[in-house]
Amino acid sequence: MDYKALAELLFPEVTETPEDMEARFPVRNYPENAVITRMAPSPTGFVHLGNLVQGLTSERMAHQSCGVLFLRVEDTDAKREVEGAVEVLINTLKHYGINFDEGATIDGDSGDYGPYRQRQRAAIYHVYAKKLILEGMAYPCFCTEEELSEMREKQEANKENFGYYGKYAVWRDRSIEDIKAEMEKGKPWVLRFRSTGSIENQFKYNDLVKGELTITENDIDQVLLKSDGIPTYHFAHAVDDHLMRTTHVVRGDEWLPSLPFHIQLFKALGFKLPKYVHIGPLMKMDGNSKRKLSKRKDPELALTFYKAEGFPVEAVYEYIMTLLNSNYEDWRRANPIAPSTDFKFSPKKLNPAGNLFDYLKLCDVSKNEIAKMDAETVYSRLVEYTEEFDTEFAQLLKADKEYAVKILAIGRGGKKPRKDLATWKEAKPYMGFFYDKYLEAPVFEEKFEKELIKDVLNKYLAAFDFADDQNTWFNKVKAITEEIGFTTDMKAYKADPTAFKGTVTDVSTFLRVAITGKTNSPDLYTVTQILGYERTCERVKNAINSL
RNA sequence: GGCCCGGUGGUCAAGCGGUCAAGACACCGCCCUUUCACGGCGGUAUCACGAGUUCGAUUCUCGUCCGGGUCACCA
Repeated sequence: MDYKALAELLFPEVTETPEDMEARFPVRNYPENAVITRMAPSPTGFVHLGNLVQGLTSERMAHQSCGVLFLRVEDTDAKREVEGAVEVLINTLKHYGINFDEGATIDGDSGDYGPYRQRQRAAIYHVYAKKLILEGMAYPCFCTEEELSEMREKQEANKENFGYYGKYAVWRDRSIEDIKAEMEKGKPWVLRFRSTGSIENQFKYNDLVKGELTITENDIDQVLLKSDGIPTYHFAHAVDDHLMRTTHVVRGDEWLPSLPFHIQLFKALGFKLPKYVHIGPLMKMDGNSKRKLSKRKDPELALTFYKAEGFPVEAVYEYIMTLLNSNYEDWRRANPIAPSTDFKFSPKKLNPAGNLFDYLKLCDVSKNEIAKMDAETVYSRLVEYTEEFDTEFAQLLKADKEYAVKILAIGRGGKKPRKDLATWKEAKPYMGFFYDKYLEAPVFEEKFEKELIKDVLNKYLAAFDFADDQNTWFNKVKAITEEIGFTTDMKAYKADPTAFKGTVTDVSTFLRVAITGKTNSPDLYTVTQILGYERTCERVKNAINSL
């Protein structure tokens, strides 16, 4: 076979050589241990937790080694591309604190190793395609989809391995005349790799997460270029990550089965193999068994879910870090206010089997994150959230900022801050009663006489003095308690509950229900101070009238 | 079906030849407490199974079972 003639037949327009590419994209001038890595998502419009896990891992590895993180858009599949997806992607990643040093941006590319959108790199891939043909390592294949699926059926029936290999690789050694003839008929073709591997051969490879892997050589003639001249993932990965001088590839472990091919390809192209970091899948409990988080079944896979629920980005970040490096949690406890970038991240700590996503744990992490914020911060974050998801509440919050901040300041700061909120969505049920619009009608326990409750509320109204401090206020509550024959001695009550009609807890609950419409709330005295004299009295009066 | 990866409490997990097998979330109990939230103390619960190597295996080897991934002109 005259490979030179074949190369010219297939790629007459390609005049550049791999050497030209090497010159155009020189080796980066970085120290040995600097990690040059990338995020390489496809613009499907759906950004999920897996993207974030991968992104965070890449980001930490790059930046903690003073290396480079760049964004490359893998848009080789035109069919799956969604309008505006690149913008969504970039904005979402930025929102979660993943900052790129170079690569695709909202308005074009930035950096010396672009273009960073694969479809714009077609000419570059063709240079290497031509090289492989010239060296007899690639050839055109004119098989149709039907022929390929027939092949597959036959293999299934014969219980053979699937794929285009050996005797099934029908275009592997066809004459240049046959190829010319098909081309003249205008038949579409793909470029295939001529594999010299054998499944009889195995070798060892070291993955940064999985450790030592046993690799079986690839014997399949994989597609390098699709019939539209755009590369498959595999070919683009090899060419791009070589030319962009990537040192580490972080990706999901669903790629592990194609690793043998990638190793083979890099070798064929004369490229140095990057180090691989294969991350296990995110799982969830489904009944009694684990399964991979699925785009179709699990809304919590989408990053938009966390935004809509109102999880602060810090919380999602912290939670993912604890999933990736479980010692992050201990570190965080020891360094509560240190920037997360101070943590020494290690890919070796990733669980090779993948993690189970634990929603409750996320909530716990999130409560701690929100508890760390000051009232002003909580206020502005809450406004930001409600402006998007609950405009009515947002209006109320904005109408009187001082009031809202006062509410949000309850129990905040100090050694033992309250942890009421895991998400911004929970803010309304928590503090809604401070707004007349969301105040619920009081419902009192049925075991107490209405007249008794009325009596308590009237007594409170008579005794209530806005100028009282907390102690005085509570002493008045206690006085009322004793007046109606209830006890303030909780120890005695505990020892023998039957000896008493009721306790100061019950009296407090009457007041609480009257004032907040709920049986639980932050400290009642504080609530009345924030509500003010008029509104407190009004609420108590209304409660009396409702009885 | 072939190939690959994995398996420590309900979950996240440390440990990787000798440990009373850390810690966190969840759960339960007690304390604190006007409710709630917080905080403090305590508790239930784990090395998938079977062989082998070894004085000794959660740690090493093999097999079984189970879970996951993958076999596209998708990434």
